[in-house]
Amino acid sequence: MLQYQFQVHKPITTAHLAQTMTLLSLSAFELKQQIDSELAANPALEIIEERRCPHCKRVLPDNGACPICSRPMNTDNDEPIVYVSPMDDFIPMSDYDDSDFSEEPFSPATDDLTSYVIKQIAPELSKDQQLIAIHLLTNLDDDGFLSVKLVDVARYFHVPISQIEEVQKVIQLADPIGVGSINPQQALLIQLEVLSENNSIPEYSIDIVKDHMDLLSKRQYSEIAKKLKISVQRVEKIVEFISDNLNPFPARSHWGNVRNPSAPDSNVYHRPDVLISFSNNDPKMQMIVEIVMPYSGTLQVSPLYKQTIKQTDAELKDAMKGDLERASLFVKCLQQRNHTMQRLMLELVKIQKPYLTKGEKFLKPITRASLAGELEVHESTISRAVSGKSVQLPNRKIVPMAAFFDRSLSARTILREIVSAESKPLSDTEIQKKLDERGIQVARRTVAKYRAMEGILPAHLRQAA
DNA sequence: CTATGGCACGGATT
DNA sequence: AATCCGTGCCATAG
Repeated sequence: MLQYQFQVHKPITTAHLAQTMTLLSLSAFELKQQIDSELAANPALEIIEERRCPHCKRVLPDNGACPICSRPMNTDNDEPIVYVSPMDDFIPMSDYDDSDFSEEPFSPATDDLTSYVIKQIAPELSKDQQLIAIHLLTNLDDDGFLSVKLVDVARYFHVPISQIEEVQKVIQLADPIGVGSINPQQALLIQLEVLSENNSIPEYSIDIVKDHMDLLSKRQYSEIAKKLKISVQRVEKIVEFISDNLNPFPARSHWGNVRNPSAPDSNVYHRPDVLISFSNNDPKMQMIVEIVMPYSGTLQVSPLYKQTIKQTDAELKDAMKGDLERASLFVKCLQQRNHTMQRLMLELVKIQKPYLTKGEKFLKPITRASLAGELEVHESTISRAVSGKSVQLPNRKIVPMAAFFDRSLSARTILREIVSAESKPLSDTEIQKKLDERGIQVARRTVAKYRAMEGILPAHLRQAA
């Protein structure tokens, strides 16, 4: 990984500049495709595998120490660690069951998710079923899983558990697919089922999820292969399919405009491009930022190829030299991309730390342009780096990176708070005044717009609940 | 007269 | 150059 952290020089050629820009605008998933095709087209490029940290599975740098596990533990240093983290594998299941951040002061998006799902399924359900659906959907956790037991719900409604399951099934089939499952495994199975209706899914993928989930999350592919009596390569292929197409945490990919389902995201599963967490999950501790790289190895120009070129005839030499040039350019550009991403994220998390620790109210309204000024890069650079990327927050929610630049999120959050605390319906002008008292200056007209965005009715149609 | 929503302009983003 | 978002201005509903 050392080469990702090289001091990167200013781009010299326009080709370098252009390709760096292209790479910068790619998400981790798109980057993987790009690297794949480059790798296939150019024999001078190769990936060398790296040793992995036995604790966290991260790739170890040349000097041997894992940058996360063996980082200096001094807490007085609150400079966040930014690390390029290769994640070609399944998102670790262990992510799920350690301490839960759902009690953190983040306002859960479940309200939005609840109504979003209900709108989709309400027509299919009877009145009684709707009640059950609402009950289930109001008991979702941040990952989109049920936080109540089906048996308890059945008892609560005095109906057989099969009826509850029937409703649950309808919910699971709604977008985001798999929502309302009881665990990642169930969510994956549902997604496989849905996927198999229109596409072919690899043989054994269902078996793996159904019977060997524990092995899957521990990445013990050879064990799985043994049990199913198929080759390890085959298992790896299937795992790749699963991690490319499925989402073990339905709600985490649920972002975007809830009130505008007309533009649903084509992809079921959004993998984050950046992971933000705190060491020991403690917000007071050091922040860890991981830039996700799609490969676990280091991309480099093949030394072997360099050797071979010397012993080759003059005619072929030119072509090979071309490859070599191209390869080294690509590697440089990739380094540059990662370097830029690191600088960007470091600055971003430093500025938005209150948001990451204390919730949406504390999101600072910054512009891409201002950040570009800080980093002394062109604003279009920031623009490219941000667009189309997603970030997993410490509370495990996945949001578009653009959310860090949302000018109105904190205002809208506070607005919601004001409205829910009102004793009598407040007019927009009054709300504007209240916002002003809390340090947010917006026009009255804007209050109206925020209100609409949050789905809050105008004052005269609002009854003090 | 007050509270809101529609439309258009200007700056920021893409 | 095209698009999105916050605002100001104005018309309309109560």
